[in-house]
Formats: sequence, C-alpha cells, structure tokens
Amino acid sequence: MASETPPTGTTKTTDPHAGRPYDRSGDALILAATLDLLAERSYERVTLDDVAARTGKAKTTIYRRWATKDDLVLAATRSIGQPPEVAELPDEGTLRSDLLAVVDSPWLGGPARRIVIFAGLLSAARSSPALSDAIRLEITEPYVDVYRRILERAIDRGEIPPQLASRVPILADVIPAMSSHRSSTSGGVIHRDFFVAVIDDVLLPALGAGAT
Amino acid sequence: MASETPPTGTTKTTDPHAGRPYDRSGDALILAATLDLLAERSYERVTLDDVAARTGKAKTTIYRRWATKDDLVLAATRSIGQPPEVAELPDEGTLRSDLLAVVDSPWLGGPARRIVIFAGLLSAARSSPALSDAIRLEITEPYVDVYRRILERAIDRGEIPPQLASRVPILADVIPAMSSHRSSTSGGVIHRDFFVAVIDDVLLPALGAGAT
DNA sequence: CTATTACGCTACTCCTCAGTAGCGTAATAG
DNA sequence: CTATTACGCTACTGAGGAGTAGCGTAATAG
Repeated sequence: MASETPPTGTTKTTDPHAGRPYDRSGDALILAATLDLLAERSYERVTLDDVAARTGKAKTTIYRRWATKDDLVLAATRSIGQPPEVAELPDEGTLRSDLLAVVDSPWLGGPARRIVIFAGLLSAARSSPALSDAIRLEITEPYVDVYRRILERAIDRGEIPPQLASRVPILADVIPAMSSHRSSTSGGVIHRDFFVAVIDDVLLPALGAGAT
Repeated sequence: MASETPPTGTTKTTDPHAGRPYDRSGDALILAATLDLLAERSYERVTLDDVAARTGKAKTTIYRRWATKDDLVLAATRSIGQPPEVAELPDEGTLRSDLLAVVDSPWLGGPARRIVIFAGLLSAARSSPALSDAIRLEITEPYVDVYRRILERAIDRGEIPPQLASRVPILADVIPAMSSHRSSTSGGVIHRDFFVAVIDDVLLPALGAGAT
C-alpha cells in the first residue's frame, strides 16, 4: 500500500536499471507544490491536475510515483521532516528569546507560511485516519514538543519556579493553538506582533514571569 | 441571492396563499440535521442527499427552500443564533465561576457538541467568503465577545488589576483557540478537565490570579 | 366539489475529479 | 546501433454529487 519509493535503485526484481532513469529532481518539486496548494485551498479542493499544472509535470508521471492522492499528500507530509529545533533546541539564554527563536524559525518558510501549511495539513487530516496519524505523529507532536522542552529547560535553569511544572504540557500548546485559531478565523496573514503578544500577554504571565 | 424565506406569508405576488401550505416544522429539522452532518464530516463531504436521507425529507423539498448548498449552510448557521450569554452575561460572583459558566453553557448541546459544530462551520468557512463572513460575524465574534466582557467586568469588580486591561483582547481568545485546536488535533471528545485546565493553568495565571 | 400549491419520488443532466490506457519521444545501458 | 524504461500528452472511464424535470399525491382555500 505504501508505494512511496517505487524503485529502490538497487535490488530490482529483474534489472537494477536499464532504460531511462527516474527524474528524482522532480519529486521534491512535486511535493513542494502539493504543500503549497494544500496551504492555499483545502485538501478536497486540491486536484492532481492542479499539481500537474503547477509543476509542469504530467499527471501520469505523478501517478507513476504515488499510487493515490492520499499517498501523494502523505509523502508531502513526510517530506516536511521535523523542525530543526527538534535536533538542536535554541538556546538564547532566556525563555522569552528561546520562544521567539522557535516562532521566528525559518522552518517551512517562516511563521506565516508555516501556519498556513499547518492549516492545509489539518484539512487533509480530516479525510483519512492514516494521514491524520502521520501528521500528528511526525509534525504537530514533535513541534509542540519543542515548546515543551524549552519550557522545561527554563525550569531547570531556575527561570521558572519548579512548582509550575504541571502547567507546562498545556502551556506548550498555547502558541500553536492561538496561531492556528487566529489564522483560520481571521483569514489573513499573521504578523509577528501577534506571536509576541501571545508570548508576552499569555505565556510568560501564566508562568509568573511577566510584569503583573 | 439570499432566498432564505421563499414565501413571506404576507404580500405574495399573486395570492397570499392558496393550496397546500409550506411545512414549516420541517425547516428546523433540516437545519439541525445540516449542522449535525457538518459536525460529523467536513463541509465538502456533506451532500444534500445525506441531509435528505437523515431528515426523511425529499431532496427536492430542500431545494424548494434553499436554492443552493451554500444557502442551506448559511441558513443553518443563522439558525444557531447567538449564545444566550450575549443577552445575559453570567454573573456567578467570581471570574473563575463566570468563565466556567460560559464553558458549561448548554448552548448548542453543551461544550462537547459545540466545539465539534464550530469545527464543522470552520470547514465550511473555507469554501465561500459569504459563509465565512456570516460565521465570523454572527457566531465566533459574539462568542469571543462574551469572554471579553467577562474579563472586563472582572477588572471593574477589582478582581483583576486594571493595568492588565491591554491583555484582555488576546486572553478572550484563549479558551476558544485552545479547545478548537485540541479538538482538531486530538480528534476525540474534549473533557471538562481540559477547559478547567485552560482556565486554571493559563487564563487565570496570566491575569496574576492563580497561585504562582 | 375544483383550483392551487407543496410534498415525495424517480430519474435525469452536467460537471468535476480520481485514476487509467496508449502512443510518440527522451534518456539511459550495453 | 538496439533494448529498455521514464516522460509528456491526449483521451478516456467511472464515480460521486449539485441541481432539475415531471409525475402522482397530499393538503389547503373557496
């Protein structure tokens, strides 16, 4: 079922490869265009003809790589990978600057585009449980986890009193939740001011850090 | 365009009404079923055949009232009306109990169903700007406004220091944002504990009210 | 009673879209 | 060179779903 990578390049059934080779360079292009379209319209309104038109590839070529639309979207999801902050947690010295570092991360093209892509993935998640699981496990959970780890490290550093540790799990959700909600209700672009306000007016005060 | 109420009952073109009258009782049933379906699947996956099947009405009957699917969903949105708290702000004495009163409101069948209906409306909002505007103006904004007014009244009562007034607009969004996000990511039902945690671990501490 | 209008039903049209078939051509291996 | 396999293209199938036509029947007014 999961036919993401048809020929492995080695150990083919008959012949390693004779004939014209796969144009691997096109794959990234197709997956990126799929994500872009998903960010623009909802999952159900993205057609494979759209993807073909935008990439200049033939629809049949796309189907030669991914058997179904769901497979394509799944592969596009997987192509995102995890946020770089998972591998290397930002360490700017203070909790506030650490949070801003995650907000300002260029991952997925920066905050504005990142939010919109998340919204697109969210619409896709409603269409298939497999897709939903993949998005949750590979994208949203690791991302929220970055915030969680940053908050916990602030406790370790003594920046936050340890008795507030129980609030960390729910507070780690605040920035993603607020920005997703803002994006989906107010339709337009989200400015950096909004993220700053969430941090300064919600998150940090909830940790007793702001000037109450 | 807005053909919500075909015959006004008075001042018809030809005749006030001769013949079999409209079955008005069916309208509420149809709109309610539309909302239910919208809560179950996304907008694009709700078909008028579904609505017809669930209500026992004929699809043609539905089309005699609402010209298009969008008109039907728009009417269903309008049928929700505003939360009762808009007309009468809960006054339980403390900010915390006021917030819980809104959370526990039976509006739209209580918190669990309310959140799910909101999610359905959100998916509909992506399909038409007119629908999006109606949902925002008539549902989400009045609802958030209830939280805003409750917070402001807490300032008036001296429960919150007035210099935190600038935080109120963004804090009014916290409960709707967190619950929508939780609902759309974790798929399942939302328990009351979650709302309580948002209030006790996020909202109230951000106002300097919790035991920091 | 007749006239009128709504209802339910079946069957249809039209369109979009996922996925496929087949062909001519481009790129590689040997 | 030939053999092989991928590509782009056009054209197609088939399903699903919005919206419509027409008919027989139910409910009202007069």
